[in-house]
Amino acid sequence: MPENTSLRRGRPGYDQQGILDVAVAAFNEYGYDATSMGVLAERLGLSKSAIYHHFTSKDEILDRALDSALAALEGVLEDADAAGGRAADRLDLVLRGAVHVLVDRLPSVTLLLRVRGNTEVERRALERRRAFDRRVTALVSEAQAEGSLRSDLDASVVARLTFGMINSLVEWYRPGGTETADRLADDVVAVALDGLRMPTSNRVEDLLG
Amino acid sequence: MPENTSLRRGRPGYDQQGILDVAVAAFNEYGYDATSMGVLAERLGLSKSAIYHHFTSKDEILDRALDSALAALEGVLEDADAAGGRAADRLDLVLRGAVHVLVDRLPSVTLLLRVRGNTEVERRALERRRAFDRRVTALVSEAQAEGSLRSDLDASVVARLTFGMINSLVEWYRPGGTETADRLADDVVAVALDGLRMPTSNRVEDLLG
DNA sequence: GACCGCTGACCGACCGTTCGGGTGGGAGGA
DNA sequence: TCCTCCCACCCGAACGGTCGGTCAGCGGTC
Repeated sequence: MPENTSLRRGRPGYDQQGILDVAVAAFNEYGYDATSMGVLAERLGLSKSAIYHHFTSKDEILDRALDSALAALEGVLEDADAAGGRAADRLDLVLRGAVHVLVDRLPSVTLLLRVRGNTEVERRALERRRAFDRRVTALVSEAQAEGSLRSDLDASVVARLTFGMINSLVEWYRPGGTETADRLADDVVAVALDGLRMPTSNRVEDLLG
Repeated sequence: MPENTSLRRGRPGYDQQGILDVAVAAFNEYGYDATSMGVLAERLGLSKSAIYHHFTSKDEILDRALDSALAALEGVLEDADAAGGRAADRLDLVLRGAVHVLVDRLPSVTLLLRVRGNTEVERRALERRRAFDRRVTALVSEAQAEGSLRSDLDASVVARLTFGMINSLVEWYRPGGTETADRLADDVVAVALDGLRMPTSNRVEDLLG
């Protein structure tokens, strides 16, 4: 598997990444199961069997795509942990980082979020997702304990609702629109932390009264 | 189609609803495309061909299931509109109502949220979903205009993020757990309207300073 | 000339769907 | 009460088509 393109010998053609990009786009459009190797080959402009020169199976294509999304998400957690500081600040980094990963790697993350766990490859991906969720939940707990977040809500419910909001971006966000990733991350954090209610509305008055 | 069971003639067996429940559960487990009529028949304890006595096609099963979910969601909007009052109060009704529909009709709503629009049936369902989203967005706009919701966020982004949060419930909520529908609706509304930040935290102080 | 990229024919399995025929039980007349 | 008829219900076999995957060999490029 040539890492450096200048070392590639023989007839030039697709490499794994090129096929991967087209495959992931097709998987997202039709769904993984409904995408046949036939239409995939058609989109690539080559024969079905040519794909098997680059990947051993349809499953392996999915595996690579899911790994790219999961690695990026796990990297966000690593970065936040490395940054240190208050749990609330680290959580802020995770939320904004997750939005950026989602925007930057929209196709593979979209694919990841639709995995249901029918094959071994899918089950492994789901387990990595659950591990990610557990770490986020722990971060929320920590932030509640330090007094940064309200404690009347269960930490795992908070983590799930917040990431449910973030993950739902794949349903409608499309690159090239008016929304940039930074602006989107601001909006998500604004809703999650401060809510939608008018700041001068009854709730703040309640607190003062 | 016998409405009254006492009127049913002939050999007793499955009716459409019984098959529908099993089918929707299987669709959610494996995905619609990956669920073959064969395994569906196996789960029902029937032959494949017996299913075609109750439905004309696999597509029709999907159509019925999606309609049940969409009708329930549209009913929530109707009820809120009928209730009248401030837009913010009607929005509150819609959010809580949507959570209840999601919990009460978890299987069919789950199915609806995974539709991608590959067949004509799926495209029709998607269009009804978009119409629903447009009405929610309009409600958010109205609530912003009356001063109940902060206006620094785009109404359609607010509507999408909020329903992204609600819809994500299908990913983890399971009946019979510690969370009741009412409690869940309270949590969702709490996060969406008031946010996660500690009420006594810096933001309120910022407002006062 | 070595090797990489690719082709086209082909495989067995399984897909959704059809069809002709069997079967069992509620309803109505005797 | 019993018999009989009808029909909702269901089966097994088979259809054409498509699925993921294999293999032997051809051709371009370093």
